[in-house]
Amino acid sequence: METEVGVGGNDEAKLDDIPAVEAGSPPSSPREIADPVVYKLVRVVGDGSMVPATDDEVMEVEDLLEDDKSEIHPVADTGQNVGCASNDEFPSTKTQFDDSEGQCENPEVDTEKSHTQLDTTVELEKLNTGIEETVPLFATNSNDGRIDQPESGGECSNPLDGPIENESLVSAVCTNSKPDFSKLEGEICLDNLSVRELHETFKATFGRETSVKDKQWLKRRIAMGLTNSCDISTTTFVIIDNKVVKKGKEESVKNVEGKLAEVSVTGAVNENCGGLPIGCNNLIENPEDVSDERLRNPGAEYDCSVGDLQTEQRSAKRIRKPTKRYIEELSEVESSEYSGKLVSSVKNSGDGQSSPVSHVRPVRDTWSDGRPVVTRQDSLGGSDVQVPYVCRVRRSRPRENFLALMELQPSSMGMATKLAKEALGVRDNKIEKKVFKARSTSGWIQKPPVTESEKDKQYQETKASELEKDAELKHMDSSGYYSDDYTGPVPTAKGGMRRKHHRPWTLSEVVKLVDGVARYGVGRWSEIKRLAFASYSYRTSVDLKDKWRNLLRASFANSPAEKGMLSSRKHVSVPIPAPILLRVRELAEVQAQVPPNLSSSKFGAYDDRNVHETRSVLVGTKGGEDLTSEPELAGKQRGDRCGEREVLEGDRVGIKGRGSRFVFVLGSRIGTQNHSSQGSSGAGEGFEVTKYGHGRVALIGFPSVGKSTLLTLLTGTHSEAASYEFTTLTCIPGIIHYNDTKIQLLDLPGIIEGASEGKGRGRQVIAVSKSSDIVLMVLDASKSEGHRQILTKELEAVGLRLNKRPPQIYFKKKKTGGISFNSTIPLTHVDEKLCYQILHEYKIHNAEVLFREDATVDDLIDVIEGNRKYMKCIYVYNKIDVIGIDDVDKLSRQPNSVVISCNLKAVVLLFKQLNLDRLLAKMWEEMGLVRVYTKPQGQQPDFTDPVVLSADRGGCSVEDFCNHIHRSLVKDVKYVLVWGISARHYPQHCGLSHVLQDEDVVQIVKKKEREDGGRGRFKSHSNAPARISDREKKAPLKT
DNA sequence: TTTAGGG
DNA sequence: CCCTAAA
Repeated sequence: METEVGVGGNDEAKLDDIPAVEAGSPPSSPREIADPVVYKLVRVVGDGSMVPATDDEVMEVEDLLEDDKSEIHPVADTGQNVGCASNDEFPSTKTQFDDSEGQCENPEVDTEKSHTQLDTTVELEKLNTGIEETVPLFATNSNDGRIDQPESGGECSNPLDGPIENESLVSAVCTNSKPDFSKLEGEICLDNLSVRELHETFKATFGRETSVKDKQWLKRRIAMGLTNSCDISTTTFVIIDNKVVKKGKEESVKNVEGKLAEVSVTGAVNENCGGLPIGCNNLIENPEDVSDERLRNPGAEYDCSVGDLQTEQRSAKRIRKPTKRYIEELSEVESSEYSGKLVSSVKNSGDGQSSPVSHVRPVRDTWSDGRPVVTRQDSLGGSDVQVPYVCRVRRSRPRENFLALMELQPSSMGMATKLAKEALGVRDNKIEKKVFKARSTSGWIQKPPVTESEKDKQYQETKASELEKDAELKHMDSSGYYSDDYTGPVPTAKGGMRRKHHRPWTLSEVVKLVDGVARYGVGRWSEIKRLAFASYSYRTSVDLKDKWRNLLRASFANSPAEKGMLSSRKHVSVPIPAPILLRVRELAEVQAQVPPNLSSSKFGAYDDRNVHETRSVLVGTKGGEDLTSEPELAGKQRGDRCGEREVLEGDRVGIKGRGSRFVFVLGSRIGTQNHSSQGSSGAGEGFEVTKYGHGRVALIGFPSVGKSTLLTLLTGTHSEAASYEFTTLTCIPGIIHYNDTKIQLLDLPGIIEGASEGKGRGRQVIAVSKSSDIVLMVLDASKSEGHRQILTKELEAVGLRLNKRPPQIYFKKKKTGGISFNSTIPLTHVDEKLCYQILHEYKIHNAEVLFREDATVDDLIDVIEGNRKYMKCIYVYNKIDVIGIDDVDKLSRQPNSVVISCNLKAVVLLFKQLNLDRLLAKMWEEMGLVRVYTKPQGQQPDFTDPVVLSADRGGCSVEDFCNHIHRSLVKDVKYVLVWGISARHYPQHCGLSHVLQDEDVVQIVKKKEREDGGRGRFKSHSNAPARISDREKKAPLKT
């Protein structure tokens, strides 16, 4: 025992490094088994320091703890077991175990106890943190079953150790108390409490309010809390003279604790005499009590199988996840007690044959573990029965073990068998060996099969109502767990039986969900669950799906409401912030998702053919518009998209940028082509962002490669989306001020493979890209080159040609004359025959084709289709900070490539380090903008506001320049004076056809004002050079 | 096993 | 939330 203390001390020392979490411990009587120690949940921050956990976190942790109970427990058990068997393998665990033993042996020694308790507390804290940290790990393990856990348990340094140790300690504590508890039997009666009382109790137990009205839930929570309090005293409970007393607390608390005591007692009973349980059963009259007991007992049972002390320790410990068996058993018990009728569980009873195990039942009840027990009214067999629902977090797990056990029939020693099964269930995948061992240890006897699965099944429904409580009690045990195995057969009844405990979605969860959807796509729930909800063990992929569905509904419900369309939708219990709903909606649009109900019901009145959803105000007329436009567009669309796609259209709202709004045309999900894009854009122009500035640059790339970050860095634009870190769903424009020009940078949604077929918002994205001057393809440097190729492919699929020049092929359709095929150079890729075939496919029978270069078939097709857009593209490799310098160098040497890093937040201010300046320079270079400064007569040139021309858009001639200023100007121009690169001498008299170059200064001389022109020339002659020099001094970069 | 839908 | 059919 001394040693134990020492161990505890060590642990404490460890903990000391970390800010203490303990708040303090309420006074306890000397004999108290578990000193109430108030602990606080903390979160371990990166640096190892701890910060108080938020409420949400607490909830989360609690959940985790629950899971721990179920999941970790087994581990701990294993560890202990192993330790017992093979000893030294798990030092820490073993030590703990010893401790517990010691305590058990010397319960009377107060001093030692206190030490132990203290240690326990400390460890508990540790445990909590550990749990948090190891959540992902656990989740992973849980998926696979518990096979891995033993291993983890073996590692001393492993975070799991903490939990294990804690458990052990707790167990030890509980063990000590065990003797005392035995006396408390029968005092528990949480059930009798009213909801209000339960609330109070809850508050007292957890220190916070709860809005849950469900009695069962409350009871369960409280019971659990108390159970934990035993271990992790959350509350101020004190065990005095064998009784658990909550200071100043109501009876209920006592009762609850009493239950706990009972539980432990039960465990003890089990250990001592398998047959005795009956007495226990009698004692436990309240179903809930039973359930509570169950919660604890699982562990106890398991322990029993392994070792007596361990068993009892366990019992106090924490709740385990219920296995199906437990659940059913539990349900049986409760149902029987409540209504005297059994629902699904009854099936078991069906086998009268199994009878031998009448005693077992109490045990089972006890075992039912801490799973949420909620009852609901079920009407089975025409009779209303309250059926307890139990959270079935891992109901499917136990199976194998079960089967193994199944073979062994419950005997008079039903308890033992049961225990064994439980153990199996708990351990799940653990080695059967252990189980058997345990069984042998406890002296369990295998008995011939009492129940036949099939029989049971049949029985279930029919007999459920018939069976009496007593019968249940008798048979329950044996049949009870069998029923689990037979889940299939008992579908309905079962379905009713289990229910996940109510866990309201928190905002953060919703955000995570939406984020996950944005990232991984709708429908990939398992992926989302795995990647984004790893820490939320209680949310299944189905849950995510359901929630998403609800979100969808909510989001679509609200908008219309705004419009005043359809008014009332149910009030959402937890209002979801508008931005999130907006996100949801956008995502839905992107994914072409339509809440089913909406399409049919909500908008049904609207029209049969189309469902329209609009966020914008325009909609009013929409109905009509759609009608008209539909036919034409439908044809168009049909080709590109299949069925259920919607087309977004912009109703250009804002003049500047981001005001894009969408008109969402939803197709009814199957069948008729119901999509139309409204007049605006043909197939695909989706994001209506007003052109602004002198050039337009589109950022494209896969999701989450840093496009938005880049936009932010370059433009200082912050999208509201940033607050949620959602993937960009719409086009977010930003303006770069560079070299006196404004360049519009468009942050587009990430496009994915298949974008060209309309996946995601691929089409819209690509359409916008087409309207840009150049494309910045943002790539993740740490990813394979494949991304670039995929993107390129996607763009090519829609007629975008990056960094290519149009093929030198002359192609002209003619009315007559057949096809003339000529080439100026030998062709290696195409021959005349092939050319004919191709043309034939396009139904072109009269044309002239002249190859000026050795073009490929693709080039020819490009020319024939004639709708190709040739764009410049800069490949921006982001996140270069995560790859080696060699790779960076390699990337940067590729043509049209720039490497940057948006992740180096520290260097945000240092543009150069991020290489953004190079990126901008490259952009500038590629865009080929021509700045032309104007110079009023007799004045200095205006170097602040250039006229920006672009060779790609409108050309760079003087005429274009004039048109930029004003259309009517061109007529009045007599000539212009030009200073700058394009001028051979200063100033140079130029006509309208003169091609200007960057940074030219132009003075326009109008026809009417010749004299002025002369003067101007004179003056400018003198002044211009100086100006030019000035201008050259200007800082090229403005951001 | 996972997902989509219905209840 | 639960359950089942379908993939």
